[in-house]
Amino acid sequence: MSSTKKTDDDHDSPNCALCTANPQNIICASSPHIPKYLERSKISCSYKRDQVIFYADNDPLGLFFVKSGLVKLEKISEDGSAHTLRIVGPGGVLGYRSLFADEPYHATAIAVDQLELCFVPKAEILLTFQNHPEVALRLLNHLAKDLRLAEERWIHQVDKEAGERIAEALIFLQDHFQSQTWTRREIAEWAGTTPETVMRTLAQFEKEALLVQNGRQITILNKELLKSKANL
Amino acid sequence: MSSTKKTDDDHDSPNCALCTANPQNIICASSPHIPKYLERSKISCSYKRDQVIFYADNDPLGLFFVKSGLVKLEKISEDGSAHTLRIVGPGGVLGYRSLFADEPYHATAIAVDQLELCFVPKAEILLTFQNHPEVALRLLNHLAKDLRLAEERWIHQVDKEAGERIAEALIFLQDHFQSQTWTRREIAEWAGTTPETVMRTLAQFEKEALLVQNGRQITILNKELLKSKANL
DNA sequence: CATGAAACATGACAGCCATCATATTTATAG
DNA sequence: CTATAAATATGATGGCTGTCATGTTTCATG
Repeated sequence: MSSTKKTDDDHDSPNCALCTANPQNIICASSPHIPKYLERSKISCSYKRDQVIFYADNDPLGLFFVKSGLVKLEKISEDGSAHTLRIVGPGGVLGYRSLFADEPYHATAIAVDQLELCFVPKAEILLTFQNHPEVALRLLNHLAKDLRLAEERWIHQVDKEAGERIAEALIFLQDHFQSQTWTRREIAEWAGTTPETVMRTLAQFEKEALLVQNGRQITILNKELLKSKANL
Repeated sequence: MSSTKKTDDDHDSPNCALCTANPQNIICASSPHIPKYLERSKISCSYKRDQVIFYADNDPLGLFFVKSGLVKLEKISEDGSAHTLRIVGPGGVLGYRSLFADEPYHATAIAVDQLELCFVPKAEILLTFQNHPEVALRLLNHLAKDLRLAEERWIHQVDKEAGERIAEALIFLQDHFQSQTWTRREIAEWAGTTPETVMRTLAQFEKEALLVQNGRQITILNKELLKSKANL
C-alpha cells in the first residue's frame, strides 16, 4: 500500500522503489543501474502477521525484497516441531538460496508482523544475473556468510544447554531486531527448545536480575553477564 | 608424489593435472580452458591421516582440489567436542566458503586418510573468477546446496534421537564413501553424539539384524529397515 | 616382537529437559 | 462486550543419553 495512492496498480508507483526505501539492499547496492532495470517487473505485496510468503517444497518463483517488517524462514521437522533458520529484515532478500541451488524451497517463509515487500519474477532475475554478474557475486558473498552462520548455530544448538541457547537467542534478537517483541514460542523455535523451558529460564534470569519481563517486552539489564551465560 | 618421478618439482608434472584425474571437478567442468589456465599456478600436496590442511581462524590461502582421499571439515566447540560439518572427496573443492565470504576459515580441514590434492593460490583464483564468471556461478550453485544440507543436518541433529541420527549417519557414509571405514568416534562426530552411544547403538542394531560389525567394517544387512529407523 | 597408546566395549549413574497436565491471563474476533 | 482461542505460567514425571569408570582389544612404532 502506498501512502499516496495514485492508481490501484501499484506496479509503477514511485513509492514502490526497490531501492528508494532501502538503498542498502544487496542487489541494488551492487550496481547503480540495476534498480531501474528491475523496476518494470517488480510487484508490491503486503502481508499480515503469520501469513505465508512461500511454502517449503514449492519451486522458487523469484526474489522477494523486504521493504519493511520481518520474515522468518521456518523448517518443520518430521515430528512436527518448528525451527527458525533465518530471519530477514528490511533491505534483505528472500528466496536466493533456492534460486541458485535450482531446488525447491526447503523452508517456509512467514511474516513475523506487518510486512511489505517487492517481488521480482525468476526470469527477470536470471536475466539480471547474466547481464550483471557482479550482482551474483554479491549474493555469493552473502550465501557464504549464511553458510557459516548456519553451521555455527547448528553446533551451538547441538552442544549448548538450553539456558545458554536462550541467553544467546535473547542477545541475538535484541542486537538485530531491537524494536521487535517475540512470543515465548518464537524464542523457543529460534533457540531450539520449548516454550516451557523458555519461560522457566526467563523467570530464572529475572530472579538473577539479568533482565526484566513486562509481557513480551524483555529488557536486558546486564548484557555482559547474559553473554557469559551464553558462553559468548 | 607422482608415480613416474621425472623431477623433484611436482609443479609442472603432467601427472598433477587438476582435471586429468577428476574431469568432474566443479571448477574445471565449468569451462574447457580453465584447466590449462590454472595449471601453471597449482601445487601438489599430499597428507597422511589426521594431518591438517588448514586451521580454523586462519585466513584463506586459496582453493584445494581433492585428487584422491577424503577431507573432513571439523569444528571444535567451546567445550572441546568436535563436530564434522562436511566431508569432501575426489573431485571436490575445499576452501571456497571462506574465499567468497572473505572471512577466515571457521573450521579445520583434516585428512581422513592418505590424501592427494592440488592447491591454487587465492590471487590466481580471484583472477579466474574475474575472467570466467561462469565458474563463480557454478560454485554459487554448490554453495546454495551446501547451505540446504547444513540446515537439514542441523535440524536433524537437534530433533532426532541418537539412534535415528546414527542410523542416518551410517546410511549417508555408506552411500557416499562406500569403501571408507570409520572409527566409532568419527561416526559420533558426524552424528552429533558420543563414541559410547555409537557403540551401544551399533550393538543394538546388530542384535536386530540390521547390520554386521567386523571391526570397523560395518555391513548393512537391511537398508530399508535402517532407513526407517532413521526416519528417512 | 614388544610396548605404550588409542580404540573398543560395557556397566552404573545422574541430570537435563521434553512432555503432559492444569490454571490463569491475554488476544482476537464476532 | 463477550466468547473462544492462544499465550503464559508452573508443577510433576520420566527417559534419554552424556559422563565416568574399568577392562579388553587393536593398532602403531621403534
